[in-house]
Amino acid sequence: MTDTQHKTKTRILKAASELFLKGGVAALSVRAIAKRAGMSTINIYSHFQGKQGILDTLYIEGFEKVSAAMDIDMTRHSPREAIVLGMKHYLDIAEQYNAHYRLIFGEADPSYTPSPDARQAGIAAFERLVTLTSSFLPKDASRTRKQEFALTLWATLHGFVRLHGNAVSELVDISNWRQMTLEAAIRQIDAAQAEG
Amino acid sequence: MTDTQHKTKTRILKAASELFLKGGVAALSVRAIAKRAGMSTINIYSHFQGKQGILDTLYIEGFEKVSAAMDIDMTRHSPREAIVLGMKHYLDIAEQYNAHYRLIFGEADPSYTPSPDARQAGIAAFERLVTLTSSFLPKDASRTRKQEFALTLWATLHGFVRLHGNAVSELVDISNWRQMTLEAAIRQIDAAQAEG
DNA sequence: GGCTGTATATAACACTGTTATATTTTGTCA
DNA sequence: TGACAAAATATAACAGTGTTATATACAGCC
Repeated sequence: MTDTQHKTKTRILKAASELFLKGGVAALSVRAIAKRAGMSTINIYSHFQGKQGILDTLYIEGFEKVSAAMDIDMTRHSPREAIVLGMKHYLDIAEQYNAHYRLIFGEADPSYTPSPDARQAGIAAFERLVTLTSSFLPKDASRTRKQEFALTLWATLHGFVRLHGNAVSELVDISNWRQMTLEAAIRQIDAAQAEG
Repeated sequence: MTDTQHKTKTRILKAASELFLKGGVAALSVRAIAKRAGMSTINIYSHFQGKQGILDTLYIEGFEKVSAAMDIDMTRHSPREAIVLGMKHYLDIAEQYNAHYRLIFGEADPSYTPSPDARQAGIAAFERLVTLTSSFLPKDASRTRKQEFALTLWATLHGFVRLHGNAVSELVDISNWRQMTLEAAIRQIDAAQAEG
């Protein structure tokens, strides 16, 4: 890729990100992106693979942020502390990058399907979570057990994050959603500990 | 509403439901609905409020199915058994009416926002869940406590349902997703019981 | 039978994603 | 340095979308 090609890609991605962070997927038309990037729509197709390529790039970005949330210094924290810290980072990401978060959980164009590369990013984020959480389990825990544990924590966190975006959260006088989320996840950790 | 008006509404809704159950929101264009109903698109606007009205109707249907899942005969089951049965029904609904389920959790047109009536249906479903689950708590449990408990169970179930639709579920060799989901929710019930 | 109101059909609008065609720019070679 | 080819980019057009303006058909009432 030449330097000018790289420059054009960067301009397009910058324009797409700005529109996306401000207005979510609804703000992401190829005409709006091209206009903001100061070029014509054909560039979205020659530098990315059209709308699909833009969404894939943002989807991967979303999962990269989720993966980064799991990067905890294990030398400075106990396994349990590391997991709790990772979960706090996850909730931070879900809030600060809500547009990305909604995209990775399917709240985008109904015709969008993540590409193999994009799906791989999701798998990598999950593997990262398995690594973080399995340090808490017994050394001889099976691969399946580790994956189930990681899944349980992720499901718990995501469930609360998503319901927070629902009408239900207005009805419920819960002023500390974040604490409730972490407590529910910690109950799963405690249950795993009690189990051996 | 006259009888012929009612007939036209029914034809439109039947056509929309058939397309929706088969192809989800992506299959729901006003032209496709009108064609399948054997009429022109203007009827979508005069009998419903256009695309918004169609999505609102299906959204409400989705939450009505979720509410129906919580209808458990409390005279034939202990509180705990009733909750577990309600959760099983919920997972059934999520699977059998996946298109409705995705719609109520935002996986639709990015420009769609549920109307006040539609949001009310979500609130009613949640109230139904609070009623079901609060029978398990101590009689003097606060309103907030009851809502938190109901939310915890719902978040746990939804988290697993949503992650099952992700690439992660292909990576993870989990042949019994449903059991894992129920066990995670039961841990939350057990923790509530242990707490008093 | 005529008139009014309602229901429905048709045509048109503006926006969308995408591509065919045209134009401009860049790089290479003699 | 000019010519040529390739690449990059711009423009125009296509088909589909949601929505509405206008036209037509139908129903009800006097």
